[in-house]
Amino acid sequence: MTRPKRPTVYDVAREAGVAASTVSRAFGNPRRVNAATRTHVLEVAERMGYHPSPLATALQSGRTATVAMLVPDIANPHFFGPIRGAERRAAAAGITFILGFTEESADAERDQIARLSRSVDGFVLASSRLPADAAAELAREHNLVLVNREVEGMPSVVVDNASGSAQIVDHLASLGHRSLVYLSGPHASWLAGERWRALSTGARARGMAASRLGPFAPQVAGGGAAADAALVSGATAVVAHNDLLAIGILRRLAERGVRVPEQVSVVGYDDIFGADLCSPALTTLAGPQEEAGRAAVEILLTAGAQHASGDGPRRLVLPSHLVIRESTGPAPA
Amino acid sequence: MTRPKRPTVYDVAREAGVAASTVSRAFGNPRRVNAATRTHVLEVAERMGYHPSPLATALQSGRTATVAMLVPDIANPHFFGPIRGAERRAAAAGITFILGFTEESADAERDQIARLSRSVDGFVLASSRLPADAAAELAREHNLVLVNREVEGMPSVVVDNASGSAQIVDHLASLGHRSLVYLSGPHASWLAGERWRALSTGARARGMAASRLGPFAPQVAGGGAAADAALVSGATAVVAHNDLLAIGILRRLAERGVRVPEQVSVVGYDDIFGADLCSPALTTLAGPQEEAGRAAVEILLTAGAQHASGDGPRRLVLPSHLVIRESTGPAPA
DNA sequence: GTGAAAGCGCTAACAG
DNA sequence: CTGTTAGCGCTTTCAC
Repeated sequence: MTRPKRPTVYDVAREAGVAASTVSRAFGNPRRVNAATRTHVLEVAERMGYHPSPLATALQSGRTATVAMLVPDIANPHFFGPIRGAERRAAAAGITFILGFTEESADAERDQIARLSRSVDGFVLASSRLPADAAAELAREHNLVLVNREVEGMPSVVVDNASGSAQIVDHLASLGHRSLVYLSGPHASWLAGERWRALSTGARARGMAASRLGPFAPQVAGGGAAADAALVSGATAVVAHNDLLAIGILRRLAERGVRVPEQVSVVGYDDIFGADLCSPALTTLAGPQEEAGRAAVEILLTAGAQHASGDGPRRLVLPSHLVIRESTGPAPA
Repeated sequence: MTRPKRPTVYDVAREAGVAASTVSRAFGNPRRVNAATRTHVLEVAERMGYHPSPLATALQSGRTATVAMLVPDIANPHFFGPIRGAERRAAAAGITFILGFTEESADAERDQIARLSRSVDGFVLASSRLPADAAAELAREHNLVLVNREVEGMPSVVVDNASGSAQIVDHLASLGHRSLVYLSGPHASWLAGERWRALSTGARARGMAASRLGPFAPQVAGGGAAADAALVSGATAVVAHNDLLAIGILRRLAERGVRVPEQVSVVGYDDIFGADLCSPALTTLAGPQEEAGRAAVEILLTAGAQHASGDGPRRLVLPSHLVIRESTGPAPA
């Protein structure tokens, strides 16, 4: 591997018979250069194989043309959508995309932000585990956009959990269920709180009993304990914090000889890859997760304009819809 | 969001009563500074909240402390392992991790490499779609390490497909199958070639008939056409290019009322998330994918030492093993 | 519209 | 072991 010496603005300037600053403008400020000059400079640059150094540009201008996305755990297929959407949007804008995993830890999140802050223009925080005050604090010094998390004063894009949870309750009620139990995710999870709130509100409105158990690890492995606890509760419908947990519950139920949906109905959140593979196929709340990642980067890229407009931070709520498969059915008589 | 002015080497130098270069050394070349001086400088820096600018360091030194990983498609859970392993290894070394998706296109791969080459110290190419000569060509100017791909003269780490494919043939033979069909992945896929070679060699050694069909899209959606083609072939065992395709095949077979494994046995590759969820659960070749990603970054980070040692590029082959689930059974009588 | 000059924050010789 | 001196490649005033 040998790195050939690359041409600089000066090389191009000399060759094109202009000043280095003109070359710079030709690339970065097209309108501040005579069109003809610009074309000529670009031709020469092309011929010489010149490409601006992102590093030097960033050092001088302060703009890095890079965004970072921080995700709790890549092993959860749920994050595919947001990651992919964010990467695509960044790539489309010629923006470099940095990905970091935080292992479900708020500290790791903080560390990564600190470490990367000089190298990026902003961060997309997916399902951030940061406490609201810590997030708001960080938002003062960094450009942050939240995905599937909301914090007062910060821009965010979420898939609608309130309406989604209401859809779940409606579905269950229409099947004759009189009680449900929510098997909750981590305490630090904002989503868990949101979901429970909407679920219990909706249940009350329909005269259903609702209880919350947990926290459980939001992974397939967490399903054992969750299923056992759910059975004890006596509820005929269980709503799991996410599909991973729901799949784990399905397994445990099968092991214990409990039939789904005849004896118990099971619902998940996210509609991850695999939700329609398991048996019975999982009823779950789906949403435009890829779009959420895309929109987050979009907001990041237009952050300057937003601030200027004085509208306050943007908050996007994307519509969700319940996908009904085989894991939900009429309440047992 | 406001970026407070950050202290520079000069600020720290003044405060600590040393030269800027000493501050620089205290951080970058610990051994070239008196231990006491270093401690003092570090203390002052700490107190002032100084952190070196990665950009400036990179611009001056040429070392970016960043690696990029390029992956064909994030929608394929197979890549979770390598991505996660690579990210973790990078994070452990304090290296920034850039992730890019290439949408299964060799051109996109080339473009990304060109675009990022100034910003990173090297690339990990997962299941690269580049033709061997193009890859070798690029390797002359860039620091590249391949994952699940081998090219003469380039460092690589692969999960053992030869032995793995032999394990598959053995398993099938032991169940009494006399014929198998390989449902191949994309023509540009090196793995597809490797797998077919090993499969056909193994089959010949055992007196089994083996044929290859395809290419098929290595996704669940590709399973329809693949299953139909397999059925026509008359083989009692089908080996799919990867688990995604295998899962698609399982579905199509179920739709057509073909019982697995009673009438046909199905085997996949990769043991992705979901392989044990589907029904019947999939028999598939598993390997330490996360370790592969980890090792690739490891090689990248020690590339300098490797070159110096004159051993030639490192080639790691990680052991694979067949996970037998429910999709394979005795050949029909 | 274009050029000259002054750095962005850091490291790498080269002296001492 | 430490200080001095030049830049890395680019953008950005400020003149013209």
